[in-house]
Amino acid sequence: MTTHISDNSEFSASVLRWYDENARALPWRSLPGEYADPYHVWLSEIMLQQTTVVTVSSYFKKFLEKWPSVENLANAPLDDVLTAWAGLGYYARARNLHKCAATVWHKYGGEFPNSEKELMELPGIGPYTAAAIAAIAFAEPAVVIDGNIERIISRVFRLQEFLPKGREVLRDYAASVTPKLRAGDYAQALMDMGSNVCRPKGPTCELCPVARFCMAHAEGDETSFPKKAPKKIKPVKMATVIWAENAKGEVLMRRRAEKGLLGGMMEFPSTQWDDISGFDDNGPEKLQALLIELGLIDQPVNAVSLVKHTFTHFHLKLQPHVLAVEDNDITPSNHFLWIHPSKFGEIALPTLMAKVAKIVKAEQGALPFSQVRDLVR
DNA sequence: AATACGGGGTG
DNA sequence: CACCCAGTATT
Repeated sequence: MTTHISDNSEFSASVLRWYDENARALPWRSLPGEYADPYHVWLSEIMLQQTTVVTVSSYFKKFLEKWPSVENLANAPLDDVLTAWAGLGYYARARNLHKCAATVWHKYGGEFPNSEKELMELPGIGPYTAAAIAAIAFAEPAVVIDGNIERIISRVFRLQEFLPKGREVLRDYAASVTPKLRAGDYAQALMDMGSNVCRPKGPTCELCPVARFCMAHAEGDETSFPKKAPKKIKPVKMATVIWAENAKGEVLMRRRAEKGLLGGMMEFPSTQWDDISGFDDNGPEKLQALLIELGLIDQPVNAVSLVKHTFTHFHLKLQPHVLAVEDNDITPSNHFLWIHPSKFGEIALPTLMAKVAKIVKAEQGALPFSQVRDLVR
């Protein structure tokens, strides 16, 4: 590939010099020029998928403390992994993490494979993560492309193609400037540059080691790149959710289906999440149907404030109703459980449900209710 | 090729 | 409130 950069090694050399002086110390990162533990690299890369460094740090430390090796993680109960993952989002990652650990332990004797090809075959590892692990943990000259690198390369070459359609062209450009040596440091350097220098809005080009190679900078239209297809509008959904508390102060919860949204996580029972785009109503009769289904009829019910939450592809409004349960026929199982709020830190409680708990705590303080998980704020 | 899949930070 | 983030799996 011929580009406007006459000597491609000058580009990567500038990036690596910048990294040697500016590399951030991160819990999973080795010193520049050294290679980190593949288990640490893998764990951090899975957590970092679509997730910021700030958010990941504490989770990474917690996981490593709880499961110091891939063997420990492979032999942990899935529910423990989901519990530890609670709040991080994209829970399929946690399920695949567990599956991947088991594969590495049973098929590879606890040692991660070092080739992109073999890494790609593992659950939860796609093109980006395979390249990142190969480069960062195994010194392979892989072409690593994440959102940051996509943005930098788009700007440096003033890529006219819209993404993700133009990703093949982008890959060629990225490959043309990726070094054979220190590919791991190079990738991490670009990612640091992406978050600190070549930012989506307000890039600080005066701090950029490759500004002199950057065509968009020359034109002064950095923020016009990368060009992306417009997003679709998110529909609005609504449902009623119940906080049913018994005499012991325990609350009725159920486990969601293994697959799909919030798969395998715990929730407060709710009616269907109906699309209310275009109108603004939530059939009150559905609450009665839910209470009948659970055998909780004729109990006093109090509504608290509406909980709003936005997922990747829709907005959700949840209307909690609080009820005191004197007596019931619900048998605890893996599906239905009575859980005291003081135990919420020990279950797989997604943030949406933590928000529900927080509202109830704030507005129904008279109920015996100790504390909600830290992440609720 | 398009869609499903969380949650938090930012302007 | 829209956009972005160390993307992957499924359809």
